[in-house]
Amino acid sequence: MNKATPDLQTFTIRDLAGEFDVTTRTIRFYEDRGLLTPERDGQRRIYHKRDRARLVLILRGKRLGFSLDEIQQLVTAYETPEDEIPQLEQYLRTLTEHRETLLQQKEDLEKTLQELEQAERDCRAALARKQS
Amino acid sequence: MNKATPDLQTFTIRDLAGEFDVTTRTIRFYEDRGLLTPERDGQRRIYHKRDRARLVLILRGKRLGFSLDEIQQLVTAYETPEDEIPQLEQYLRTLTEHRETLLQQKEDLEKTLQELEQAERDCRAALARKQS
DNA sequence: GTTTTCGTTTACGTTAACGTCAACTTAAGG
DNA sequence: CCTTAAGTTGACGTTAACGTAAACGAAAAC
Repeated sequence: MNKATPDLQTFTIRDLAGEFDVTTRTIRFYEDRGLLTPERDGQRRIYHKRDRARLVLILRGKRLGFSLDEIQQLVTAYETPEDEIPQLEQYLRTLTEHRETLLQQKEDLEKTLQELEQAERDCRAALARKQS
Repeated sequence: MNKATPDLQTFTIRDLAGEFDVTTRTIRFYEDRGLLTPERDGQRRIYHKRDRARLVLILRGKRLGFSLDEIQQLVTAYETPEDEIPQLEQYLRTLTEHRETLLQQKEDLEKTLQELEQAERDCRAALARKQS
């Protein structure tokens, strides 16, 4: 016999934790903060592909140094396409603001990368001299 | 009469705090953590251009989401060109590691920017429709 | 000269983002 | 059926990065 539900594409909390190398505590914490809202089977959490996709976005935001609050703003706005003009305008402002942060960050990133690469070259040169 | 010391290019803690929009507490905290080591005139701190330059690096690191410990590693290594082979090799490893983090970050950044811009377009389109 | 103002140290408070532990329920394996 | 493993909900602990407040010295302004 087959399983009762075919489970087209669902994940347990441990699946996601394993795949993305975070703890289950972390995933539950994100849920407390309203960043994830998995389905429930009784008490157990069931994650679908869209939950997984959200987690990807959250972790990407973290790697970029955003706080969970900021990630919250972006991710939820992403998925709830408000239909009223004032909300749309507010959303647009949020987006633009974040874009500017990211552009600043890109500048920082490129400067730092250049300096890092220069330092690497210097370091290799020093090593080469030393090892005569 | 001139000032006793011509003060070729020095700053008070408030100068720097003002220029970079951080609190004096923050600057002192960075000193506690060993990130800054300003000269002293009695008790007062005197910052020179190289201290300012370090602060610039620190703040850039922060905008990139690095912890003060990580910034510490990079910034100090930058300025203390160790001369022994093992240290040079260790330094090189640190540099390479950071470079990889930054490259990952650049990828994240570009993906996010693209998605943001797409969302902005969608949003503007929705607004245009609404305002018929 | 004295009253602000600026800077200092010391110390405790705070927030975000989890870690860790206990006590429990449910599911699964033997 | 019993044990073990996995998942759950609290609850308290922890660390980083400062904020905030008290108590003081020095110097600048009036």
